[in-house]
Amino acid sequence: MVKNTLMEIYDKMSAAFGPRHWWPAESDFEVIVGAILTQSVSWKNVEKAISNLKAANLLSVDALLTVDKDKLTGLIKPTIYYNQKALKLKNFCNYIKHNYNGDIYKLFENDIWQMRKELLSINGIGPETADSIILYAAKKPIFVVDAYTRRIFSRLGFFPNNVTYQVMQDLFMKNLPPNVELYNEYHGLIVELGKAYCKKNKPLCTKCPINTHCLWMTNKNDQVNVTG
DNA sequence: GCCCAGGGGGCTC
DNA sequence: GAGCCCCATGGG
Repeated sequence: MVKNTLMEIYDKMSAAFGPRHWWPAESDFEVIVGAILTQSVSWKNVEKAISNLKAANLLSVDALLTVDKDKLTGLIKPTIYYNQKALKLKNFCNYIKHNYNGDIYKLFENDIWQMRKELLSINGIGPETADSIILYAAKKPIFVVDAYTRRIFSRLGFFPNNVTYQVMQDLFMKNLPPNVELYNEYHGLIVELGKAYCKKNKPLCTKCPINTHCLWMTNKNDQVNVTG
């Protein structure tokens, strides 16, 4: 039964890593900025950028809207793609300014799927970023899927490696209760497990706390080979 | 020098 | 809707 298996995996990861208590940020707005900056970048790089923005007192909708674009790109340089991301930050702030008078909490008053629809309409915000904002900033129960989720759970045999985002998200949301704390921890634990034991192009490690659930993986393309 | 890290947009067919 | 390229730093 998928439901039980998902909870067993959760319990094992939780026992191995302890509570994650994501997202590491001082404010909900900082969560949003981090969600945009972390796209395809390790969190370490994002920390530097956030720290730069904080020092420049730019962690607000109005500040990000008025700051010179070149200055902004300079501050977020550690996060790669800084030109694109500077625009993305401004796009988001622009949307909030014009539709919610600059108040992100007015956006949060929408129901989950309406909020998701609006976020996805903003250039620079895709499924993972939107869902991270909804779960970790708005604190509403939506399951965040990422590259680690795909890699780990395809290796576990839940779905093929080329599965879509939506199919993955549906699996978790149909089999887990809509609980913000649970979704928060589950995604955080997946990332932790992924970083420690499920690297790209490398087989799952025997020390992995959920290896009893694993189908063994041997070749470079993350294809799953069943060995029992 | 090489690979990769908590994606998304835009284009092609 | 899948497949591909672009973006372009910093650490191991």
